Amino acid sequence: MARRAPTEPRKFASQERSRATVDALVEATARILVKEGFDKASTNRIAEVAGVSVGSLYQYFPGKEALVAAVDERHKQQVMQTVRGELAGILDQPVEQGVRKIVALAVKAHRVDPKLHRVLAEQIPRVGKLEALGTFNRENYTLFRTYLESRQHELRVDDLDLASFVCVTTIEALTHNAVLHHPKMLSGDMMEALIDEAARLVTGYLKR
Amino acid sequence: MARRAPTEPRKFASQERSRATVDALVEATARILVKEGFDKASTNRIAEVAGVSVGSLYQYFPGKEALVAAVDERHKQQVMQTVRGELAGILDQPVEQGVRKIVALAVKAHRVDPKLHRVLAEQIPRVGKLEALGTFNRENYTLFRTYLESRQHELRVDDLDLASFVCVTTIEALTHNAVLHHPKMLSGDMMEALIDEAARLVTGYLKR
Amino acid sequence: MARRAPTEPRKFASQERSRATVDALVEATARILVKEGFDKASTNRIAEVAGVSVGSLYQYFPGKEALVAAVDERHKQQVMQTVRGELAGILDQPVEQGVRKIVALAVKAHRVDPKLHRVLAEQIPRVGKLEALGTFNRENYTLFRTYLESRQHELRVDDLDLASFVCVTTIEALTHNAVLHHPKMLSGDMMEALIDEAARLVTGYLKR
Amino acid sequence: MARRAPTEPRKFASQERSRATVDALVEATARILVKEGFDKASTNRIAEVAGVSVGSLYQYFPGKEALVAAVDERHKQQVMQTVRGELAGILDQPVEQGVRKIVALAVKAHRVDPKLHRVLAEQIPRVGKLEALGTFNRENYTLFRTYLESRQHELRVDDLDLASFVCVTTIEALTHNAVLHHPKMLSGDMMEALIDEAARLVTGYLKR
DNA sequence: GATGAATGAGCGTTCATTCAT
DNA sequence: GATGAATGAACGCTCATTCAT
Repeated sequence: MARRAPTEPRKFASQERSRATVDALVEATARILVKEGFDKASTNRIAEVAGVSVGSLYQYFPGKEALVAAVDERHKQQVMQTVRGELAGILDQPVEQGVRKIVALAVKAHRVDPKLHRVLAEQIPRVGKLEALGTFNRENYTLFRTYLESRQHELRVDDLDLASFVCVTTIEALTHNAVLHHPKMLSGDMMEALIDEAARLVTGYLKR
Repeated sequence: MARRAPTEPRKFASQERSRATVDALVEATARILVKEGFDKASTNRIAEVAGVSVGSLYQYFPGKEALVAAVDERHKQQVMQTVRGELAGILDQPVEQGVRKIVALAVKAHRVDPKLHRVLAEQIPRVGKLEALGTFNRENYTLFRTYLESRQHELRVDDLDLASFVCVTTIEALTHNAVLHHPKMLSGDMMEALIDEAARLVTGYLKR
Repeated sequence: MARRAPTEPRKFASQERSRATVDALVEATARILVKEGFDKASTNRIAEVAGVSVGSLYQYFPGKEALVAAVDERHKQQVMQTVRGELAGILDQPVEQGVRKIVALAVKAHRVDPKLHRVLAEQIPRVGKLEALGTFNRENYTLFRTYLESRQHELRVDDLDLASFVCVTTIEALTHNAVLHHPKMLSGDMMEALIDEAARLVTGYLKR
Repeated sequence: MARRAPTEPRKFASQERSRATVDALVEATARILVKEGFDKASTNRIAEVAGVSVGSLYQYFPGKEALVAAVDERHKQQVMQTVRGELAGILDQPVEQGVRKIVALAVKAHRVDPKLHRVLAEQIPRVGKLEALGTFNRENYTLFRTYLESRQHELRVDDLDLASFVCVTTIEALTHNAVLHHPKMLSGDMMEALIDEAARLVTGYLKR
């Protein structure tokens, strides 16, 4: 039943076009979010900035919320790309060094697109489809738990779920707060100091 | 209901009335925020629930943001009332016991009006006059720093600003996260476990 | 508790203002309906023609449908005003004359605002709140049934409900059709002829 | 599925395909009209349900109105097929029996696809190209007039145009109203009663 | 002071129609 | 012919704010 066409050119062209439109919309949303804030991110504005008609916006996204969710998702992916790569080399390091690197990595993660991260964290109302958006980052939690498992012999804690919750929450809060609300902490020696403190905090808690 | 003796100045009655109106408006805003969410908290609706005309609302508040800020302020006052009172008895306790009580107090603080706390934390866009709303709680920070000063002989840390930042951020994040996103943690033994962990985390970091 | 004010001027003025706005909106809707059709009767357009803001429109009407329903209601009232007055003098007339006058009255009723009547009949989708709009006219039915009751001794029919249904439907259809789709029938002798025919049709059916 | 002998012209296949597409579109329109109403019958939706692209829709129909008109036309054809067949056997019957059968036939006609009939009657705005859609059914009128001509010797009426108008309008209105708004009338004895009444009404009017 | 009717910019969304592929 | 992505005018509606009374 399949019609043979030369390397399916029609569909491909079409797919490319669609993809470009979707990307432009997500990108436009992110830009408006960063430059003008959530309030200004109206569907018409987003479409305009994306160089696309509102109609097309609704062809690909059921509404404004879906666009913001897509931006959040894209941002998370970008961050996780950084994290996952570097984390590989940390997995077999002892807690002392490993935790420090994880903290440093968390700082790095918060610097991927700090302005966007901030808007996402502070301006998006957790309502409707966006309700679950900012909730506890499950992947971070899982990754960290995996690390703890491989280092269990070094640890004084037995409830790894609880320990992961404590550590991930702590590291996330410290780096988030430092990057977003105390940027001066992140320059020069201060950054090293903060990382040291956070690492010591967590290491002391974990190590036997 | 008899007319008051002319001794009682009109101005007072008027002041009382103003105060009542303001209170009714703040209370109405808080109720709507909790029951229906930020989206539904329109000025007209707030005035209606407060039993007051929109016009009067604008007599006492420059706009919607001011009302939400007032709700936030009132909530913070209520929390700090709890905190300040209990904190007095903690100030002269050694770190080991003191920190544990502070953590427990933080949990208690998050339970003053958790629904309102949640709406304030998750639905209010940090924009315009509300931008500073969710920022680092200065008073908590100051109080904690004072405690550290009085206990400095027990501590291994010298930079009390940095240590306060680390501790307050950590305690706040853990209790906030637990209350808002892991409510099961806050019931029965789990709560004790969490408090123990958090206290150990912080104590281990601080103590010599 | 009631504040005494000189003949309640505030409330009255306010009531008058509201009433004027409501009237202007209904009138504007009717005018647009007649001159441009249902499709053009958008809420913004209606408000504009009424010399009022859209906001005010929504202060008084929950939506477009309610406005059309109000126009329909107003039209029905105007028609029934004509009908009820003249019908009084017919009630005690024998079927022969009575029915003829009722038919003539039906023609008159269809001429109250034929253009509006037509739009209401032909362009308003019977959907949502407007679903019941054009349904069988209960008052006409009741009035006619009352007439039949008072003339029962002259009639060959016993089921007055059925007879009323038959007669009202017939008279309504004939006059409606004639006025709206065969206007030439309604000028000069033709009108008399039609009325004669309709009257004879119904009389023959009813009379013993 | 083997390729046809070249005898069969391509053009025919093409014509067949066109015809199938047109049918699918009209059928899809009818189905949506019945199941979801006129409001939901957007061109995109129609094309989707028909399994055809919007572009193809516009290849065969100049616009949405044309589709609805085609549905109406098809429905009318289906009804008239029923009517014409049965009417043949009535033509030479005396008024007494003939009219009764015509009324019964009108009821039957209204039951061909009552849901579609209803949507067509109540939801389609008589505007633009659809303006003439609900107008007086000329064919019914002609057919009935023909019948009257052949029975003229039995009749007391001379103006057969006028009489046809009166009768067709009456029968149409009664059956339409009964089917659409008083469905209980159309079940069991009630239906017979209604047909009797309508037949008597019209016969009494016509017969010498 | 208090009232609440009025405002109108601007929002999210739909859909008949077009046209490059 | 067929496709379906793209268009954009226009719709119904909301709500923070104003101001005549």
